[in-house]
Amino acid sequence: MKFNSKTRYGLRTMLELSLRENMGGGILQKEIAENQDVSVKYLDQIIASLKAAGLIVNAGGKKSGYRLNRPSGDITIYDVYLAFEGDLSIIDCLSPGKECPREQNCVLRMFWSNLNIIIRSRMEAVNLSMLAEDYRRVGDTLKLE
Amino acid sequence: MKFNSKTRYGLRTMLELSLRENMGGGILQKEIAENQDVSVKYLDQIIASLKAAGLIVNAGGKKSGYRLNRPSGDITIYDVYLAFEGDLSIIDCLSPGKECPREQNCVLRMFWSNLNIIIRSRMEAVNLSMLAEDYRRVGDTLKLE
DNA sequence: CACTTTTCCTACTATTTTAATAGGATAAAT
DNA sequence: ATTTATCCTATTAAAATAGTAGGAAAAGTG
Repeated sequence: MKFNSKTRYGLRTMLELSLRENMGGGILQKEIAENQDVSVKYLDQIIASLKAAGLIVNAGGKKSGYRLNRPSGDITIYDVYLAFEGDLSIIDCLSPGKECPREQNCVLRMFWSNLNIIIRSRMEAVNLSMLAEDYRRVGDTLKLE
Repeated sequence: MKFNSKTRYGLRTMLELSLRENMGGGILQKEIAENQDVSVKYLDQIIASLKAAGLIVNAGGKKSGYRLNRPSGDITIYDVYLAFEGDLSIIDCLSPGKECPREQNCVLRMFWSNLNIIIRSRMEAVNLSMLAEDYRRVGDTLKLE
C-alpha cells in the first residue's frame, strides 16, 4: 500500500514549478534533477509523463526549461497522480472495466469503494497553489524532500 | 496503490467468522477456502497471520475450526490489515524508524502524512460487526466477493 | 560551421513484491 | 490404523518498481 516514486518525484517537480510561477522563464530538467537528487535520465521519464498529461509545457524554445501549463491553483495532487497512474483503484474490482456481478451486494467492495472515494477526494482537495503557500509559510528553504 | 490480496482474503475470512459469531463452534479452513475460491494451502498462510495477530483462535480442539478471539465489534478493518502488513505508511518516509531530517518543513511529507491519517482513520472506523450488519441488510446471499 | 547541451524517445535490467504452490510434520478424530 | 485438519517453511513464477542506458533531434554557443 504505497504510492510509487514517480508520483512522488512528479509532485516535487510540480511544486518546484509552482514556486516559480509567474516569474517568467522556466526551469531546466537538469536543475530540477539536481534539486531532487535524482538522475537527469530518470527525471526525463517523469517530465515526459507530466508533459503528456498536459500539466507542463516548454517555457519558450527547447532549451528554455519548463513551466506549468495551468495556474497552480487549477492543478490538484490527483491531477499529478493521474499523470503517472491512469486511475486510482485501491483494489482491482474497483477498476473501470472490471465490473463484478456482485458489486451491488458485496459489503467489502462497498467499504473499499468508500475508502477509494475518500482518498481521491483528499487528493482532489489539495492543489499546487496551496502547497506553494505552505512551502513559503513553513519556511522550507532546503532542496525538495 | 493497491491493497494486497492477503488483506482482502483475510477480511473476507474475518467477515465469514463474524457472521457465525455466537453460533457455537467454528469454521474449518476448508470451508472458508471453498467459499472464497482460494486454495486451502494459500488460505493456510492467511489464517496463520490472523492467528499470529491474535484475531482468531481454534474453536475447540484442532479439528473444530476457527472463531473470532474478540467480539466482532472490537475488531476493525485496520486490525485485520495489520495482521498482514506491520504498519500503514503510504510513502516510505512515513514508516516508523525512517525519520527524515526535513520532516518538520517538507510540505509534501505533510500532505502524505495527512492522507495517511485519513486512510487509517477510515479503516479504524469500520469494524466487523458493522460489516456483518451490512451483509445481512443488503441480503448478500452469495459466496464472499 | 563545429560543438555542446538539452530535450525527446525507447529499450533494457536488476531488484523487490506479490500471489501463490509445494512438501511434509504434527495432532486429533474416526 | 487411517484419515484429515492444522501447522510451518521453502520455493517459484509473474508482475511491478525503480532506475540505467543509448542515442536521435533540436537548439543555442563559440
